[in-house]
Amino acid sequence: MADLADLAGVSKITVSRALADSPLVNIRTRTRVQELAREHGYKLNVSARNLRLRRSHTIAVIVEMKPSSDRTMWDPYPLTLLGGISQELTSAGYSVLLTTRQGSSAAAVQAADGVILLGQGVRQDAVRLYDKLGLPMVVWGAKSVGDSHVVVGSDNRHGGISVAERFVSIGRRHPVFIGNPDHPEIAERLHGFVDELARHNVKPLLMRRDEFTLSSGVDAVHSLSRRKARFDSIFACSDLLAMGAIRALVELGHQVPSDVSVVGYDDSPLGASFLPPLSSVRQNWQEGGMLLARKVLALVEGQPAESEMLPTTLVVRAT
Amino acid sequence: MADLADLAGVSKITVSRALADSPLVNIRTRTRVQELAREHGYKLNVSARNLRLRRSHTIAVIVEMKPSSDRTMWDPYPLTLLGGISQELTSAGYSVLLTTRQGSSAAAVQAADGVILLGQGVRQDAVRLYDKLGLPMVVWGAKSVGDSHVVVGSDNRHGGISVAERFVSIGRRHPVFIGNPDHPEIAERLHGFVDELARHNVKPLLMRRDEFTLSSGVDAVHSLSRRKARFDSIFACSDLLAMGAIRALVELGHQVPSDVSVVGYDDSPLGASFLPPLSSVRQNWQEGGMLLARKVLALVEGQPAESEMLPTTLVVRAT
DNA sequence: ATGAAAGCGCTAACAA
DNA sequence: TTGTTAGCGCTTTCAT
Repeated sequence: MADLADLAGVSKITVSRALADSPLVNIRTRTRVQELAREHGYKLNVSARNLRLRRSHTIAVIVEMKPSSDRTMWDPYPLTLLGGISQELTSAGYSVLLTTRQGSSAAAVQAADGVILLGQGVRQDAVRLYDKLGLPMVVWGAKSVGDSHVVVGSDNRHGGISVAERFVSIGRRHPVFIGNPDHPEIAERLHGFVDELARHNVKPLLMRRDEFTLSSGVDAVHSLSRRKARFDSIFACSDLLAMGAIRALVELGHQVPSDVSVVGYDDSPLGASFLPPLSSVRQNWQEGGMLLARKVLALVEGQPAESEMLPTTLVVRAT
Repeated sequence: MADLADLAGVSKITVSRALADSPLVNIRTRTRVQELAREHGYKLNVSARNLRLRRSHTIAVIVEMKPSSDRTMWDPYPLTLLGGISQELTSAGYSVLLTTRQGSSAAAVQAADGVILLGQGVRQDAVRLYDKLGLPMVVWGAKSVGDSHVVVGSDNRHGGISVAERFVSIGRRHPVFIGNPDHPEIAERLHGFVDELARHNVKPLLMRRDEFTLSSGVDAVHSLSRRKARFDSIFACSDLLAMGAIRALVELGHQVPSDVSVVGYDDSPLGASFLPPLSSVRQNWQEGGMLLARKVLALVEGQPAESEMLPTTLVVRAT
């Protein structure tokens, strides 16, 4: 910058101001300096600026990457979240520092202006851990009572309700829920489902399955059949589970959807091109990511931010 | 740090050294300072350190995120790459700055010590663009002749060869290749496939399909059938394509694998739990990510680094 | 409209 | 083994 100042015959500070497009600087000097900078390939030293401004213009995104075969954030659809976050932060002039939970103790995370915590697992411990950083933080997941953090998530409860409504409206009386309610988000879906059904005096069967895989869905249905359970509809907590369930149903000679209706979750492209095309609850991950980003930025700038749930929609296809 | 120095009754530099665990500092002073730092919640100012050291300890990972429905890096499997990169960089004390191609002009990217370019598309333009940053750079993809960059990728050519070998060994004489050879990586697979088949006087049919989707696979087979092409084996460039092809084959009354053998690519969990379980070429993304990371770090430290191709394995299942 | 001085928090080089 | 000095490259405050 000093060199540039010499070249332009002005002082360092004028260069600084010119590059920041400050109206304090005469328009002609400004453009001249900017051109000079371009010509000479001048690169602003970000560290120096950050030191001076005491701001890193960086948001740390912490991904809970469990080693288990549980649904992790490296799964396909949640990653659209990252896309949304990245898009929004970038266009606001912030960068995304990506970390896993393991590496998050690194110095660079403390340097961030804010934190976005992405994790669907048992959340409270992670939240407490990062709270200690004392940075503005926004969490993706389900809002639990007495939790003072800003949480963004999709309206899982409403997702469950909408499936219950659908089942009731097509005359189903013996629904099954497949999933792992240890995840707060899944628990919400279950609660919505159960509560809405209860209003119609229907009580669903809970098939607890920890993994979100195809074979887990197959297994759940086999298990239902083995114990001769009576059921006419299945709400599975992921499209993969739902597809597994359908496969098992077909193997066992059931018709989908005439004998048994099946609804999945996530509305993945895969489910949509499944045979038969899967009915599923859609959540808008991209939008969720953008919202997360906007909320941290608000907090970073000292503005208030509220928790917010994104709407979910039941997409009815052939199952 | 100055405060800490006062507290400990030493100078700033001693604190600096103590926190860096320098053997120059007496072990007792060292531990005392470290404890004081912990107690008082001292946080190193990363920007200041970066400014002083002229190093950001950050590697920018640039993801080519095309708006098209082409295979993008936000697809499930390539993301395991990110996992590998992140793991390796983190444990080396580096952070990952995640950017998409759009946002990559941001100041923060220039501040990185090195760049990892992740993109499967038409690569040369992207490479040229980031070359201008003058930073150590490593590219994921296929090595093309006359390209002086460090490229890490999986041995796509060998992947193609191994499928050809398999087809020949089980007596197939009329193979089909489904995929988009505009991607350098796919082109490599095709070349390996064609060359190896040629050694056995077999010439495959190329079914060019731009999208890597299930329906694209369905469509390719329908098209083959419509034009009454003769074929007894299919090498599809992704598991999704392969699954679509199988679905279409079954619909058309063909038996898999007795009438037609099908091999996919990526060995995705989904393919493995497909019915019938899909044969597929496995590439080790995780390992690839780690390798990419190690190569940039080498370059950053001024050591030489060579391009490297990771081995691929044909996993034979039921198709 | 421009500039001079000061300092953000850290560490490398050179003393002591 | 510890400390002093200097300076990384930038921007804010206060002149001019």
